[in-house]
Amino acid sequence: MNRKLLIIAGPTATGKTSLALTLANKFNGELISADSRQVYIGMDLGTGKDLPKNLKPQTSKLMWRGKPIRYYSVGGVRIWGYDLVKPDEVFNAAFFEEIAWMVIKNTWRQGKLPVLVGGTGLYLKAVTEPLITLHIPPDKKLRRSVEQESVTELQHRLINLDKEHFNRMNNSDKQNKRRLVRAIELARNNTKVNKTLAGGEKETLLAETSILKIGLKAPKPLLDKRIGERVDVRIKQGAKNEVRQLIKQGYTFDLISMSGMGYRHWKPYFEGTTTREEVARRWKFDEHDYARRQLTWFKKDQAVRWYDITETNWQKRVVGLVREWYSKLIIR
RNA sequence: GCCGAGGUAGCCAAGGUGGUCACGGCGCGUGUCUGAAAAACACGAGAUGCGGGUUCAACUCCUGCCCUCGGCA
Repeated sequence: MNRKLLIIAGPTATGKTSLALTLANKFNGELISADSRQVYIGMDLGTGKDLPKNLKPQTSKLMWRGKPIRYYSVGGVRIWGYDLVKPDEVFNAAFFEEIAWMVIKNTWRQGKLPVLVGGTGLYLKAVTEPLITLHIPPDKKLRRSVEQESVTELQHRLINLDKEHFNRMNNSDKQNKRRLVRAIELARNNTKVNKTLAGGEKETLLAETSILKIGLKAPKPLLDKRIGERVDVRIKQGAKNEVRQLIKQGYTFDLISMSGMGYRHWKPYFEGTTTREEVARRWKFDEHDYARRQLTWFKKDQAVRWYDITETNWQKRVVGLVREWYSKLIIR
C-alpha cells in the first residue's frame, strides 16, 4: 500500500487554501477543508470560503446521513468540506472525521491525492490520530440538566464519578465548564466506546498512509495586518448582509454556528448598540487572538514542516518538498 | 483672559477619613485542548501629567506649572 495524505495547516490568513489549490493542480489532488465554520451552508463571507462569485456547489454520490455530500469545483479542483450542514444543525469533530475519511478514500479510489487543508486543529487531529473518546456522543439530557451549575458543583460531580479523570485535568480545564461537563459525560459512558469507522479501519488506514504536514506561518505583525485587510474585504463584500439574510431565514445568534467570528460580532450592531467600525474592530481583535491560539496548537505537532510566507521562494520550496514526498513510495 | 470639570498602564476606567505602590474591562503576551474547538477556559506583563510643600507616610491634602474638555468672553 502506498497511500498519501497531504496536510496544510497554519493560522488564518496565511494563504493555506491558495497553496492547497496550487498543489492540487500540480499533483492531481482534491481539497478537503478542515474548518469548523465553513461547514455551514450560507455562511460564506464570514467564514472566508475562498470561492469565485456565484459558483454553485455540486452534489456527489457520496452519501452522509442520507444526503449527498456537496463539493465545489474550482479550476477543475474539487473542494470538499464546505456546506455540509445547515446553520441550525449539529456538527462537530466526530462528524468531520466521518466525512473526511469518506472523501479521502474516495479520492484515493480515483488515484488522486487528498489535500486536507484547514485551521481547525482538532478536526485535523480527528482525522490523523486515533481519538477514542471522540466517539462517545454528547448527552443532551445531561448537558441540559447541568448547564446552570457552577464550576465547583460540576467539579464535585466529576470527582464523585471519576476522581482520576479530574486529577488528570490541568488547571485550565478544571475551571472550564464545558470541559467538565464533557468529562462527566465520558465518565457516565465509559463502556460505550464505539467507533465510527468499523473495526478500527481508521487505525489500519493510518498505518499504511504516508502523511506530509506543511505549516504556513508569518510574523505576527504582518499576520495581523493581513487579517485586518481580509476582514475589511469581507465586510466590503457584504458580510453584514449575509448575517441579515441568515437572521431573515430564522437563524438566531444563540446558534453554535452563529457564535463564530464575523457573525456574533454583528449582534450588537443589529441591536443598534454599536457601529460598523466597532464591529470591524472587535472582529479583527478576535481574529488576532484566534491566529495566536491556532499557532499554539500547531506548534506542538513536531511533524509539521513550517514555511514562513515572508521568505522568498517559499512556495517553490514547498512544491519541491511535496514533489519529493509524492514521488517516493513511503516516507517515514 | 475668566468660570467650571478633569488629568491613574496603548485605550476606557474604579478608588479612598492620606497608611499592604491601586478594582475592573479592552488591547497586548503566554498557554490548555480527544463529539461546541472561529468555541470554551487558564496564566501573565503593564499605570497614579511635571515640580514644590505638609506628613513618620501622599495617587489621595496644599501650591505652582503644563495639558484636555465644557461654558463665558
